[in-house]
Amino acid sequence: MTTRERPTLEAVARRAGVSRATVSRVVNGSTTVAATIREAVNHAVEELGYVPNQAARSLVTQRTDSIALILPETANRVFSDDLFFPAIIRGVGMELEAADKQLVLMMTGSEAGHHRVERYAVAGHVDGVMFASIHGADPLPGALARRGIPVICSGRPMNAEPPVPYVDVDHAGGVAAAVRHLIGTGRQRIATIAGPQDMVAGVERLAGYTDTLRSAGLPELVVAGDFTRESGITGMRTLLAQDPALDAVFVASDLMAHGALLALREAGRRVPADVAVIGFDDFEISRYSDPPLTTVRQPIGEMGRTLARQMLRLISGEPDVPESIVLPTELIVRDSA
Amino acid sequence: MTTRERPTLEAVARRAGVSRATVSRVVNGSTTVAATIREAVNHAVEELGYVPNQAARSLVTQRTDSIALILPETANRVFSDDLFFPAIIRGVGMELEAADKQLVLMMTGSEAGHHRVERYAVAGHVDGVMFASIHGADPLPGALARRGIPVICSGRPMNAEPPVPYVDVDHAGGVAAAVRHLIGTGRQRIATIAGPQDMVAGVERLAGYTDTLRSAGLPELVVAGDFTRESGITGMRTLLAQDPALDAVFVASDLMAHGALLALREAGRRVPADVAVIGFDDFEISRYSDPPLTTVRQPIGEMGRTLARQMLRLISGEPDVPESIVLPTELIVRDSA
DNA sequence: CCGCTGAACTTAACCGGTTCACTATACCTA
DNA sequence: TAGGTATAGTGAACCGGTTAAGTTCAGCGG
Repeated sequence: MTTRERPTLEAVARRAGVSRATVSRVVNGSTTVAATIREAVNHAVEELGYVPNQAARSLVTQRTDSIALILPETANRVFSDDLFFPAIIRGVGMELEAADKQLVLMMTGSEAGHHRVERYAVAGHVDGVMFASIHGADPLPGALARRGIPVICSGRPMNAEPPVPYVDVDHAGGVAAAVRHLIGTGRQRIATIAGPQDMVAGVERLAGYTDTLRSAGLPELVVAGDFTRESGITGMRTLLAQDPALDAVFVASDLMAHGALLALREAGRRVPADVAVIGFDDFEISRYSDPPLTTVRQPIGEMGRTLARQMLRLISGEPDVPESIVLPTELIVRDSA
Repeated sequence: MTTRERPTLEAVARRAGVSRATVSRVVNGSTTVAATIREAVNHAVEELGYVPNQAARSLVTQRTDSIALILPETANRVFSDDLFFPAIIRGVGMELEAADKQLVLMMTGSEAGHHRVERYAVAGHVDGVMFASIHGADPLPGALARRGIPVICSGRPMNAEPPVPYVDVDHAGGVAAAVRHLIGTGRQRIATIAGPQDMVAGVERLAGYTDTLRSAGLPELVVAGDFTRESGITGMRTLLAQDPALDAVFVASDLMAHGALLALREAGRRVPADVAVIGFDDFEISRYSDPPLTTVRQPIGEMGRTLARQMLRLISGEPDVPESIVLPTELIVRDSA
């Protein structure tokens, strides 16, 4: 173990023949330092390979320049097959990197995960906490906000004690466009495979479906899924059993839609001739499914970026941070509908 | 902003009528504290909602209890479509969570990413650094190791100045099993779509293919890909152009294999009747491809867990940490070969 | 020529914990 | 009962930075 002694401010100061304070000011880019001295200090820093100790700095500045992103326990399941979280992470990561902040990823595992996250944040290890996809009425965002920690959610929290700012996409609008597209192409018996109803995304996509069909005076047929491919397969089978004559289905996630396509093929239905299918997400895989999937694109990466930008604003104490942002969705028409 | 004042050790000490030192010992679970006092202190901690300041603690303990996982710049591309990194992250996350360590995710973006990571680690923000998938002769692991920072790589680094410990899978062995399976089922003209040759995974999988074919006295046909689905499509087209009579192909990643299946269908070839296909990874999607993909399973999650476990050992200063671990791969036979 | 102003730097007080050296109290033995 | 020894708790130094307050000194107007 090459435990090289890390040089301290003190060492640099001695080397450069000045005081700690001066070195500190040079390192932090202060203006009130004579050019010659600044030169000497920088030289000493270079020679010794000095890097400021983050803990010491944080202790006095009360900032850590790192920000947490919380993935709910379901992320474990979802991670194995879903591209939502990776895309969020990527978007957040890019934005934070540009701002020279560090991303700290936390998963609220089964156990005392919630408590751990709270302790961690309260311990001042991060300057703020972002939530990627809230499950039901998670009390954590509210709890942290109450502690005075900047918090922002991706996906509207179902009910937060002190309302926390969030970034979300226009679920209902996207779904409405999708269902109207189905109606516009002559479909009459439009079913849906809904997402989990303890998540706002699940609730709102279902609401978009219900509202649009209702105002068109068409019958509704709903089965519940959990966003996984497997639940898409079983959901589609159930729907076909309940209404063998259905001619379209809106599926609340691309993964479930992929499952639905498999179930439809298994049942001998042609897509889109017999049954039209529209998904939601626009994952890469949907471009390559058979047939290529018509779907509602939600800008996940942009969501991540926005999430991070909002957080940066909150942290910098900007006054007029909008308390919520809703990004648009877009219907991507391919071959399945 | 509810910037609630966070209570300090001092506050708790006053409340409990003892000294800071005593509170510190109670909080850290020392044995030499009388039960009654411990009780009183815990009560005060509870009442005030005290959580130790991490920066202050780190400053003196020289530990942060968090560990970095570095995703190379390619992760950006890969993230959009690949499940390798998510699976690694998940495995690492679970193991670290169990050890009560925090996972800090860093992406070495295009720009000065490398330098940033180095600064970050040297600044003592993390106790160790794990690399998820090394690209070529990345100098960073070696540089950090030289600084005395615990480092471990997933995937054998191609050449690290001070050799750094790593965790990898038995690429060559898995590929050999796959190719032998093809040979054993009577295939004679076995091509391959290789991975990028600046990654050990790409190199070793190709070596496994070459060695096995050579010792069987069969002809080789190689085309290069970059692990993406798109490169699988174009790779397969190229192979078919070069040898229309080929009867099998080993594809160095599942995503590329998926692309290959699409290209084969496009060319009117039946799988496996005309051409047998074997992939590498065993992503979830391969169970649902058409036909379901025979592939070499690499235990990605286990790799992440092992990576984390090794790191924890390094950090704890355990003496006999094996400098490298190679996990087994396994041929999963489905319908495509 | 003197006092004033401001620039440039130093001194020293913190930030909030941990831990070593030390003291005080209780217990035990001779 | 005195002296020795655990045992429990206190005081203070220290970790490595930042920054407010203080010092020094050159320049300048009156």
